[in-house]
Amino acid sequence: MFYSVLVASQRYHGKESLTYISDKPLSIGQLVAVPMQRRTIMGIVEAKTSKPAFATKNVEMSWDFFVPPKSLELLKWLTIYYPSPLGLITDLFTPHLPKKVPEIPQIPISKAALNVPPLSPEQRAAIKIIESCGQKSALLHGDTGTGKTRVYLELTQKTLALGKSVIVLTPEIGLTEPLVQIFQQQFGAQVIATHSGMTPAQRRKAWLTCSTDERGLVVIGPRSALFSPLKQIGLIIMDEAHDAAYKQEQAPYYQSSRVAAQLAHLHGAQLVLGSATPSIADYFIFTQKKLPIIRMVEPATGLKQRSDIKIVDQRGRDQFVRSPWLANTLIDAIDGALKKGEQSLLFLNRRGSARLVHCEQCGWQALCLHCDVALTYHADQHAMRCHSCDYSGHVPTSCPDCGKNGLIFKSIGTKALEVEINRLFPAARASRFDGDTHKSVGLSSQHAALQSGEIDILIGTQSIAKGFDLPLLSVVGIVQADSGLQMPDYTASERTFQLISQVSGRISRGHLQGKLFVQTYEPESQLIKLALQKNYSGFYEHEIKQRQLYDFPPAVYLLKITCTRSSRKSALHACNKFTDTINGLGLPVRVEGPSPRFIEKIAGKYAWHIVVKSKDRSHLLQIIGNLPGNCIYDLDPSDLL
DNA sequence: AGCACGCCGACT
DNA sequence: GTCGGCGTGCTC
Repeated sequence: MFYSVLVASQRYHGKESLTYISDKPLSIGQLVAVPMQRRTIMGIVEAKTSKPAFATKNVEMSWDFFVPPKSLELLKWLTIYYPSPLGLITDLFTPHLPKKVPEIPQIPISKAALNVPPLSPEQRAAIKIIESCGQKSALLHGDTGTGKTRVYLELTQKTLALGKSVIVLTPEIGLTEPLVQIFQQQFGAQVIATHSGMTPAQRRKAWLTCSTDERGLVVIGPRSALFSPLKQIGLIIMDEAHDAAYKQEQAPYYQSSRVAAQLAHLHGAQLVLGSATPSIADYFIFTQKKLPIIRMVEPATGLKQRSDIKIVDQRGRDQFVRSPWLANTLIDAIDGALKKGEQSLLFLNRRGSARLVHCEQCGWQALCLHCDVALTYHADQHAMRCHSCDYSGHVPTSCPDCGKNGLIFKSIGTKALEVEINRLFPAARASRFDGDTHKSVGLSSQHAALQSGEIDILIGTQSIAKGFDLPLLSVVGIVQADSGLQMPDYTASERTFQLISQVSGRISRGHLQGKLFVQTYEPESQLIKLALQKNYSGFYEHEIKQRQLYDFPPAVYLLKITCTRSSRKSALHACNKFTDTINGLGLPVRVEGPSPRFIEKIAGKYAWHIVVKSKDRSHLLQIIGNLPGNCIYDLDPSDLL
């Protein structure tokens, strides 16, 4: 008997499923092991077929485990919506190849321990709206501390009662564990985690638990949790739905919210996006489609923390006598916290450590005339350049705004800041906490040290802005609040707004009366003010106009095509060839670039890209269909860096 | 992806 | 001449 099999392999870049022969009858969705290019890989039976013209290899093994029909439908949808090599898409849906036949895990029947706080009126109202809109998606726009998690628990409870499963998405692994614990307290062993930090055996066990379950489960994890083999899903929750980590940055480049929406649609399930600062694109879609946007502003605990916010003007250099990076008042506050045994947190935008052109005296920054995006500094040519449209210009000798000679080309990084802290506070226990340390070192050990107060001063990027509670926290400093704004990308404002909102939320959720210091070269910046006032709609109204004016999403769809070659010349040449191909199709699209990638040279290779803009996403799909197989493209990219 | 094959420019 | 970058096609 012949079967077409979807092969799960990073190595298989074909577009079609492959045909194998089997002496045992197989069913659609069944997991099999098949040989390909002298390896054994995992596959999913797609269909029974007739004998092909070419020679076929044997199915080596089959298991009585199945990818459910709805997941197969999602797989098919992905191949069309986010065209990518079939092997990579299939790989999302399959467990790793086991060495021996795995046992079916038994889930103990567990009773729910209902020791949650009562619902606040606002939470109750939110649940009522979400329930009343049936299968429509809902956007839960709730400020930090308003108890969105409590709403998730309630909705989960009701879904489980119907015998259906729930998927709870978190942006990253580090945020998965705390949420798993909260849900396990409530729903016991019905709650399972799945993420790439688990061992292959653990992940396989989670997969099998999902695929054999009949009663309904709660699966919690990052974006990959969407591909759990659950037969019947009633609810999908996306926590911190605005987070950039929901975009997969390797092939297949998918946006989790789109996949989640499609999965919910296939199951007739409901999708709930939760965020204090919804993404511009999500907010736009919900407004357009008239879907419910539920606002929550009341602190769930009833305690209103007054936070003390100080904006420090970084242009006033007399404020920076003791350190070029930390204001005198901030240093005093950290010192005060140290003496009381309280913690301080210094927040730095990693993405801001770029080479950009700005004036230390007045805060002026070089922006592209066409894209309104920050220009980057190229030392080799002493030129400033736009990474979006490749405009390039001479660096002025003095600031065009204030006329002084204060132009600088970079900002501080976390390492340098740690050195600075050790110099200023030699007796304090300082610790750096950024994306990298966080992944390699076990998060929990650092976590424990933080919460027990073994660390006095915490220095970090994005990752410390979200999640866990710090009971001893009393001082928060944003070292350069506008640094994210300087990123040469159209999402710079949005990400900065989210970050400042998050960091300031950090202090207001604290247990101590906290002080927040916001250092910036642009103390007048409307965006920083809006973020500190939690004025989301003010920000949204402004930003959506900008996007429409400069032709960025959600006003248009984007396709980013990257060419990586061993010389700048050949990378540019390849880009130009693609531009010609695209223009030759005669579609109503705009091709921008070629321009160098933000980090142009990586591992000795030069990367350039072109960006295609269109009002119609199908035009971009058509372009992808006409591109040669060997180029890298990202449809709906989350940035243009 | 990796590996085959074939093409074309740039060096001893 | 031929060496190597790179485009193209293939994987059952």
